[in-house]
Amino acid sequence: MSAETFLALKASEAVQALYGQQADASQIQLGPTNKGFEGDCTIVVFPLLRISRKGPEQTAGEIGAWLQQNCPEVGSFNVVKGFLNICLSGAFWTETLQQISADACFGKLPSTGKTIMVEFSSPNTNKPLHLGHVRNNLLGSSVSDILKAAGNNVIKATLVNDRGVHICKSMYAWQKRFNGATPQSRSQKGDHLVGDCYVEYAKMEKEDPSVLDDVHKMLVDWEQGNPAVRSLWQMMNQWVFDGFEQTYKALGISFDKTYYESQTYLLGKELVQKGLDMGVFVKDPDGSVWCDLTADGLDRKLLLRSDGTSVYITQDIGTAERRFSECNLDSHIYVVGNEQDYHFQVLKLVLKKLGFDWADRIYHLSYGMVELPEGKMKSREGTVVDADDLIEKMYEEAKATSEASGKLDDLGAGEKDALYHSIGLGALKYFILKVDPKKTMLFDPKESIDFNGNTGPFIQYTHARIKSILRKASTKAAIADGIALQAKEIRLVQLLSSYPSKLQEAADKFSPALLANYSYELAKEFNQYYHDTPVLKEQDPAVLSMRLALISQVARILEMAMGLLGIQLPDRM
RNA sequence: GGUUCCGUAGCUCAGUUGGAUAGAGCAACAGCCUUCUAAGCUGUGGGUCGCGCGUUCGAAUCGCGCCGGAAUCACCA
Repeated sequence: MSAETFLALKASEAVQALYGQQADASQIQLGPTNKGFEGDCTIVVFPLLRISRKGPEQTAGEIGAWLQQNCPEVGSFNVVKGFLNICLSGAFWTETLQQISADACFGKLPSTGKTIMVEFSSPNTNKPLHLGHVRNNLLGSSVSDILKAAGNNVIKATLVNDRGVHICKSMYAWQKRFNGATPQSRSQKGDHLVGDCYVEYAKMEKEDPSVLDDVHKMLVDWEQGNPAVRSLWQMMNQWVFDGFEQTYKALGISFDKTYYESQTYLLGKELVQKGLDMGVFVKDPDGSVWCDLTADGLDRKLLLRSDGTSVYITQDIGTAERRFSECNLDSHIYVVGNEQDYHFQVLKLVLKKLGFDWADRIYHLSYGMVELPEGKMKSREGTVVDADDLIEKMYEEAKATSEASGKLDDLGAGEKDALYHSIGLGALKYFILKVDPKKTMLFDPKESIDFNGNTGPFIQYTHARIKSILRKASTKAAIADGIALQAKEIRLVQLLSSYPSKLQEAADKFSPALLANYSYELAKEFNQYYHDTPVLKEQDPAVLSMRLALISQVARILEMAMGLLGIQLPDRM
């Protein structure tokens, strides 16, 4: 149990005993004590004044005295205005560390029994992945892992946008201008080749806008199953899939289920018909079907075109229904950029109008765009940061830094390679995930690649330092009863004990950033401790054992928290 | 124009359901490696928390109004 939880309970008892009235949880405000004040935890007593009917100092003093008298865990206390600062006893912290150490499941929350689908990535197959997709992938993957650690059954899903006019554009350009080029013939990743086709098409259309008519004809041919168009489509899509596969592998991303839009784009039509029958949708004279959302403060939304074909949202209605019924979902999270906020608002309302009780259990994890110093990334203007290039660049940077340090010269080539990869990727993943998902973030290619300060490699390095000590130690880690902890050690234990509640919060808010910042705080705290407390030099064997146990727990929690961000912590670097 | 989101140090970002003196990193400057890994540690400077009003014991946090920025409002996806 964390110190906060423990004291909240005890404070509640104190209020009951002293003032004869129950204080509910919201009235017990607890937090770590601010810098400059003595104490491990602080209880803010202002909300309790209504119950005590006394001044803040007096109330705080009374509660403090009661706690000290009735709880052996409370060592001492002091009162500053309405703030009751409490120092817990040494034994409390020793026991807390013992419990964490002994609990093999520490950091994993009990099962909720719920099944959650997380859809993310969902790329178009006409161009390679860029930095924006990287944020999406990392968020989706990390949120999935966090929800899993928080006791949920998680299904990672992606919906590949493999059909439509965009891929036809790439196909058209390939036919006209690429002379049968293949990824093999050009020694190029397939997604990059298809991306080049797409760029080439943009030029063609600029030269002669009438090519768009040919592209539309191609799309119609595709829909009608024209064998030549279909086989070209299949070939080029496969190139892209192979390319994506490599990028996903490099990023450490995988999916439990892959849906293809070419197989789902007809879904949802029956549901639209059902809505018409129910009278919640309307059909216009030209045959198009609409949902009127003006009463909800939105516009009218088209659900079926006048020619009876479906639009983007039609299939989302269909796939959502299918997923909830087939996978027995408790909730469904869509990791999609905030440019689609409106779309998901509409989707939810439409599903509600259709009477689905699970409509309230779909959640749009709306994340902000990644911008460059010159503004938004635009494929047409060539201002995108390519995912593969970026991963490569991070690797090179990690290699250069590692080689300059010369600490790893005894490692084999394969080991070094894997290490550079995990450091480079650690830097990239941390850089992206440490930012609150919903905020727009800036990526400056010149300055964002940094391995010092609040970065992934900083935390990886901290972990490597701990492992190095543990390798050299000849004593066994153990925590003797009654052994005293220093102030900095107490602070570390306090941070460790708060990990489960951090994880819970990250799961509730779908925010890997909370775990990133937690990890940084813990690593920073450890580095300060490391700097002025030599572990291996300790003469007292009991203290030495305790310190080894403490730092191995720090390493363990860092590894867990960073693992949920998809970041590996090497033993050496 | 309507709706939604955002505005914290020169830059990138934290800041708990409202709490004490608003914090980190980068960049700048000054220190610390015969001592467990210097990808580290310590120190200095840097702020009208966009502006104003309100709510209250107390506001970066909540409400209203402005200013500035972004997204969106397609028979595109």
